[in-house]
Amino acid sequence: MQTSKGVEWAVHTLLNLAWLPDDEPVATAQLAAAHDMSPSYLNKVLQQLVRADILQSLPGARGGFRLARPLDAVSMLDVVLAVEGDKPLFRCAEIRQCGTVGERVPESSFALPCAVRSAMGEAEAAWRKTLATQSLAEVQAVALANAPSVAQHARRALGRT
Amino acid sequence: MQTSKGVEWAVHTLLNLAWLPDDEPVATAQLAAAHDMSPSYLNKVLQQLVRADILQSLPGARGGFRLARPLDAVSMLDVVLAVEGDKPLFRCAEIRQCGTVGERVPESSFALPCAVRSAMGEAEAAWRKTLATQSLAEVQAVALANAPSVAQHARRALGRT
DNA sequence: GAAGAATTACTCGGATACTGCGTGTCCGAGTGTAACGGG
DNA sequence: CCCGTTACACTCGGACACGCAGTATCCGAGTAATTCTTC
Repeated sequence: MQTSKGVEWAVHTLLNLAWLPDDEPVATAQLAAAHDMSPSYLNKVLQQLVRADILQSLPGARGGFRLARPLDAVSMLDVVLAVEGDKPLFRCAEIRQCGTVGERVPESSFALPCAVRSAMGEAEAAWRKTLATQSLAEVQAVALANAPSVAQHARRALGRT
Repeated sequence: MQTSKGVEWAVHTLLNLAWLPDDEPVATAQLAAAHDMSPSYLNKVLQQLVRADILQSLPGARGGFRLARPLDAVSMLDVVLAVEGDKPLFRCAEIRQCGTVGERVPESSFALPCAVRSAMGEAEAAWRKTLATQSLAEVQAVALANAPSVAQHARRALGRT
């Protein structure tokens, strides 16, 4: 059970866009070249960010993608959910109700939620809460503190000297 | 990104074994029939629990599986890691270092950990901590409180009236 | 009747296919740009 | 010189293949119980 590559690609691409001084759109090819990713597949990921109103797409010549809102208005959870979908980490198939054919199990036994599901859900809630608390702007600030030259490199990689 | 079916199967099977009054081993076929799961595939899952010292396997006639230790000594995290493996939720391919060919990026820029990875890791730590805190015995207690007849049903499903 | 050995039946364990999703690629629709011609 | 028109080049967007991990299955090695034979 692991996140898809798209999550990592999405976050880094959003950060790259944030380093730029202006709001000019950047084409997929440029964004992909910055980290040696597949342009076609990156495009698919970016489209999911557009549907989540995190990115904005500009068609036509000199088009591309740009941030739809500032990074302090985007949480890590937003990105993960946009790329991975909103499915829960733990999938409960309610197997506790299976295999009871002809057992005369009263309906009331399943009125309350599955204890396993509850326990897993609690952990997932903690995960989501931590992700929701951290905005991309904070991540950006940490990255800048760790390597002050990252902004310059991003601008160069995107052709904005 | 979701857990495999094996996690749900494993937890419910462990609970079923815990409802039994004695420590007699139970065959895979019986355990699988309790929740309409594939016996062959369940066997694979149970083997992973054996390697994690959660279950104990008894070969030969009248053999099967039984708990290797009481459920209060098994955390939810133990089960998840045993079935899913210890890989991190967020996979960081260090793409921040890619695409910098001929860019003369100093090594020091990558000395500190990736900010994205740190943020994701923090959320994952919260998830793991919550899972590690909850023992299977607690989950069992909740299940019993929700549906007091669950123990009886489990014993019947496993052929132990 | 008791002990021991051969047989049998049942179990786990790993090696072997199948399926669905993540991954990767391609081409068409649409749009902004730029060139071009006319007034 | 300015404006409208036309053609073009570039972009996103979705439809189309590929590969791998999760899923499912089967068969063989090994062991405990059972049965039969012998003392």
